[in-house]
Amino acid sequence: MPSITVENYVKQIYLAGQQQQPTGGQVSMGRLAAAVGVVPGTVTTMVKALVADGLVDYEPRGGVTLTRDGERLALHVLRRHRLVELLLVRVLGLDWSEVHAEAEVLEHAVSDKVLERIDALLGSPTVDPHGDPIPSAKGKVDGTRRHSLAECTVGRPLRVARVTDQDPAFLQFIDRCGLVPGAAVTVEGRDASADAVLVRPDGRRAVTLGGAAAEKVLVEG
Amino acid sequence: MPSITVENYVKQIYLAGQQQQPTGGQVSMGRLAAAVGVVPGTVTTMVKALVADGLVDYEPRGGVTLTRDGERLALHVLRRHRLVELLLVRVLGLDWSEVHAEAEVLEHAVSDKVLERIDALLGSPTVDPHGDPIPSAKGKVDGTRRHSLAECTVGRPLRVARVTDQDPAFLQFIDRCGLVPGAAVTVEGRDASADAVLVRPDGRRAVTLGGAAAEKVLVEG
DNA sequence: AATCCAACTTTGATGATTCAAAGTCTCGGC
DNA sequence: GCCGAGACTTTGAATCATCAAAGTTGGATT
Repeated sequence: MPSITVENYVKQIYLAGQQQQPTGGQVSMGRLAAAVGVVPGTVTTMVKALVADGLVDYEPRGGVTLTRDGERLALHVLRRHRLVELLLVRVLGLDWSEVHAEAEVLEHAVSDKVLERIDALLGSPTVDPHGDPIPSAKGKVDGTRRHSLAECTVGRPLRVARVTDQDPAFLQFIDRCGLVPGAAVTVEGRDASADAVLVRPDGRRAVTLGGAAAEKVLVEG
Repeated sequence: MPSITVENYVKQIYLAGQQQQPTGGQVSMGRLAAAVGVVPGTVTTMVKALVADGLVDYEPRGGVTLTRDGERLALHVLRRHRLVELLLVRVLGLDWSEVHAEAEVLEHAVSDKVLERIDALLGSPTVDPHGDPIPSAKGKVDGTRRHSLAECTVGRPLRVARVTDQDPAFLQFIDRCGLVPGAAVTVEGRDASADAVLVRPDGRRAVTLGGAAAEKVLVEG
């Protein structure tokens, strides 16, 4: 069985590879070190172990990419993480802003049997409380690319699909604004010079978001 | 924070101390090694670390006893273990015979916040699916000593209170007999020479249990 | 082409946990 | 009082994951 450490490295490689589409999925050692929270030297060491386990391909001074096995493991960890988050919100009543940290630990402690019970109890959901897609048991993920509030059409009724930041303070702010996944919104205006976006959640006070915040709120519709 | 290893040692010291009332709660190194599943030498090493952490008192070639802090930690781990077991049975629908192994891992991954949500969801239960008492958040446990089927009164209507073995095969057997916690039973007879106890679960076929099995089923009433 | 810098790798060391095997103690029997 | 057996401790070594700090490298800058 992969250790908790290995699961975390593989998960972070996957997530980092998702964010930066530019490079061919190759994740730099520095980026990975930051994501995992260790010094770069540690990553060099660990990556060699991951190569030996057949989970990643590694090009010295280039970066790492997941092998098929590595990606399968990453998606399995992510499935556990996201189903656990949803369980914590829907069944145990935790706030969506706090479940990420809890799931970060629980994702390494949930067996396949328990995982599939959670999935069944929740009705095989496709997204977690943040709108992040839940990989299927077979390792398929919804790879839909969505526009953020920073780049979507102005004036058209949209729906918040996903919030791509796990910081509890940010999520609570999003909550207060009424920009949670599922909420109807319209972008009323955008000011490039001011790096600002004026957003109106349906039936709520309009909010001005800076570009960085707007980019974290993905919409559909 | 105590490591998973430390939590396990402390838990096992507590459990071993419960079983053998004889010694003044002092658990031998060999017993602890067997309980934790390591060689004796490892226990000697680890116990020294536990002493340094103020969790146990250790008398070389005598044994270990938990300090107040050690007992508090042990009860906290046990609370997590038992509440998780009950959650797995009542909410996720797992079989009581399989939840022990799952809880063995999850008990180290559940935060206090999640734990108290589980407790609330289940209505602050006092026993887990095996009838083992759940320590309170403040570290109090029901210390009631119960008689087993091997020693209780013959011919009197009783109720199964607890099954003190976590082996799935044994628990499934108990299940098939109808001797699960809560079930009404009567001991119809006992044959000391044959080391056998004849037990009749209410409205079921009578079963003959050997002494070792009978000792694992505790009753009340 | 010479140099510099940031990113990366290497090296040496540490802490936690474990085992195997060798050494030591203690208690019961003689 | 001596001796052996079993229980316990010690010793030496291994594994995993990590860090600090020193050494490389490759491409960008001049």
